[in-house]
Amino acid sequence: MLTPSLEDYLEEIYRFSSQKDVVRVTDISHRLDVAMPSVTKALRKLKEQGYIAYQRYGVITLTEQGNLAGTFLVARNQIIQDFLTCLYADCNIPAEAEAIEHYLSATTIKTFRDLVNFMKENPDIHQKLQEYLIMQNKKDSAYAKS
Amino acid sequence: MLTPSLEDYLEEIYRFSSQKDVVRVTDISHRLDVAMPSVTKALRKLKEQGYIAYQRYGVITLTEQGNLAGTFLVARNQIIQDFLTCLYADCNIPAEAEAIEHYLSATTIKTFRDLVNFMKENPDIHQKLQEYLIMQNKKDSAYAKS
DNA sequence: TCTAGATGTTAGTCACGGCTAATATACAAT
DNA sequence: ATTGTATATTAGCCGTGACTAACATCTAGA
Repeated sequence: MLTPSLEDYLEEIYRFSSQKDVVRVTDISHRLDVAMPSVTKALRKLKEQGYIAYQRYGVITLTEQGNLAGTFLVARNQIIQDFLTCLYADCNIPAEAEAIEHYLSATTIKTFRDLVNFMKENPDIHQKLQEYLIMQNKKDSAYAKS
Repeated sequence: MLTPSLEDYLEEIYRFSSQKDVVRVTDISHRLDVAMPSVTKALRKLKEQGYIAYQRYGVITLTEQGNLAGTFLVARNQIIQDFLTCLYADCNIPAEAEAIEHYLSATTIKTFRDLVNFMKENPDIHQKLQEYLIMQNKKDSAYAKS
């Protein structure tokens, strides 16, 4: 099983694979804000575990296993971002999603997805919730100032 | 600032402090399912950072800072548990809360709290959501079987 | 009060996941 | 073809946070 850190690497490799024809170590390094040697180390581990194929100075390719896992990781991330958006979470949503995605169980992710769908199917309720949350946020910031 | 691991230790120390007159290393070790030396190490760090007072083989006492932090940690954990309960998350709720509590931003926690309150104030909506989620869970398990 | 068993600590190891400095390779431009 | 620059890797370090084995201390029972 992948560690949280390796999930991050694989997720970004998957994203780059979908967008560009060549995935570069520097790209990943910039995206994840780590030094290049950290990327190289991660690549070695992902290769050992069968998620990618690559050789020294060579191109990075996802295996079938890597593609499957990447698809899952990106989908999971999207569900969390949708969920936070749906709740009008007043935070950096992509950053928050990245931070928590590794720690949520599959059933909780499913619950998040279902909540989002529920709100889509019931825009009146969603609207009411939005009003409630905004009102609470105002209260909170009023207390914070006092 | 405390690491996730140290937050776990402090949270449990705080819980034991509220319930028993003496907090034991073995208690913490059992509760967090770690070996005793791990506890000792954590205690040293918590002491260095001013959260607890203790000496070799002595009693563990929370400082004022430790008490404040403990109160916060337990409250945060409770909010997450309430949130998951409110969404009928089909998982081990205490375990799930422990897993994610360290990674959620303050604003997201606040959003969770507000959602729970919203559902309390709107039991009809909560009821409707429950029905929806249960229906989805049935669908999912049906697909899983096929 | 002596001692056995429970409790706690120290010492030393390991994997993870960062980092820097030094080195190797690739590639484009002359 | 050579070389300079960008890119990538290796080597080695560090802190965290687990572990086991060995040792220290405490405490209750005889």
